[in-house]
Amino acid sequence: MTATPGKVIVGMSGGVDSSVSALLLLEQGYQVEGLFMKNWDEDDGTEYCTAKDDLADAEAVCEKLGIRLHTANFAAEYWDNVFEHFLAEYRAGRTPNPDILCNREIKFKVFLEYAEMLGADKIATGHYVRQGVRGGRPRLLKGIDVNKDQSYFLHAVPEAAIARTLFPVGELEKPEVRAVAERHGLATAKKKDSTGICFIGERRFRDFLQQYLPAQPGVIETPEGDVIGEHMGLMYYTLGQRQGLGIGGLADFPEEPWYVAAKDLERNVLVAVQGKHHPLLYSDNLATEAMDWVAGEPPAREGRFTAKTRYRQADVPCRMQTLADGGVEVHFDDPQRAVTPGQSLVLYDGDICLGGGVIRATWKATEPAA
RNA sequence: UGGGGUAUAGCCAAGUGGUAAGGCACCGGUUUUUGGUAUCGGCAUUCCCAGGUUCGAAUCCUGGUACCCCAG
Repeated sequence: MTATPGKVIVGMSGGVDSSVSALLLLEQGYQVEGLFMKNWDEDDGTEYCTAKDDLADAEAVCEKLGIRLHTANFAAEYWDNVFEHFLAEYRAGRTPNPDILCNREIKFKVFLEYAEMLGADKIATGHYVRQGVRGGRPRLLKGIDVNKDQSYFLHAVPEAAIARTLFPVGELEKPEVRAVAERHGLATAKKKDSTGICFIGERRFRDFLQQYLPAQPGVIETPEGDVIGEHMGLMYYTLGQRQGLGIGGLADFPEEPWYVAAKDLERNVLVAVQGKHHPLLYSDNLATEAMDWVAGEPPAREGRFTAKTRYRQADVPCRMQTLADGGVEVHFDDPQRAVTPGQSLVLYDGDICLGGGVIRATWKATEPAA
């Protein structure tokens, strides 16, 4: 299998970002082809198939650009390597981030392999990240548009895969991307950004989960043990969550909204507290499972870095220390709200995304480690 | 069934003669390639029911009904 030099396969989602990526690569002289992936076959009927529209948009863009569009279905791989794990995490009472796995297992693995088969030596995506050289080696860098930076989602992708990927829009701000699309008359220029789990789309989340994880009703309590409501199953809620608790006004409590502070799996009790800034919603320490380091190994030094505990959160300063089991322990300078087991901690050194890991436990400095 | 009290939206709750506050919940939009957060908007032509007084009634009067408390 000899890769044709300069041939790149762009993952076309039917959105504006991948559309413009293809366009920019063409302008840069690459031999560009597109690939539209359909990785979710479950049709629950509730939501008409947006994948159909997305494919039509991808086709329209490719036609406009005069490039070939391949299609592929990796639904089996997605189910086995992403969705099963997603469900297992929920069963364990945690809140997973499926898109992080999806990137590692599907877009930067299965898709990359498929692109090789099509004779390409590189792939490209519409992610807002950059691939640049720092300290003599290729690095995953934040996108120029700090508001759209998606390195959080790509931290688990190995360096070798990053090095073989082009991220054209990572060098641009989102408004520029739309302007380019409009200037070239691409059908996706004004298309709304897609949301929801990648390849699955926007859902009424609890209803969606309920199709795979049966309800397990129990009570909602205050930290003092007062019963203030009922929940449908601990897996349907996440820390810091407000919506969906159904707790109305209570005679002996203030008028503030309630937020999920903890899950007591032993007793099947959801613990809620009142007020957005209740102390029980905050923690300043965490430990992760084994880390995915972009470079394949931990950074040369320990100590001060910045980190995110969720997508689109401003980086916060922290102190990091590696653990024997491959995880890390992180202490934040300031307490963080609703740091949630199952979500990922991602570490940064300036604009370099170092890697991250799934949050295993959180605690407060004043409390003993779990 | 003796005495006292309370009935306002799904919930908590203002309003005691001048045309139904507010909060929570819920629903919808925005933000967002996870979940969540945030933000904006919607949400009682009617105040337990039936009569009456009044230009005007959630507010006053009469009679019901329901619930709560004390007494038993």
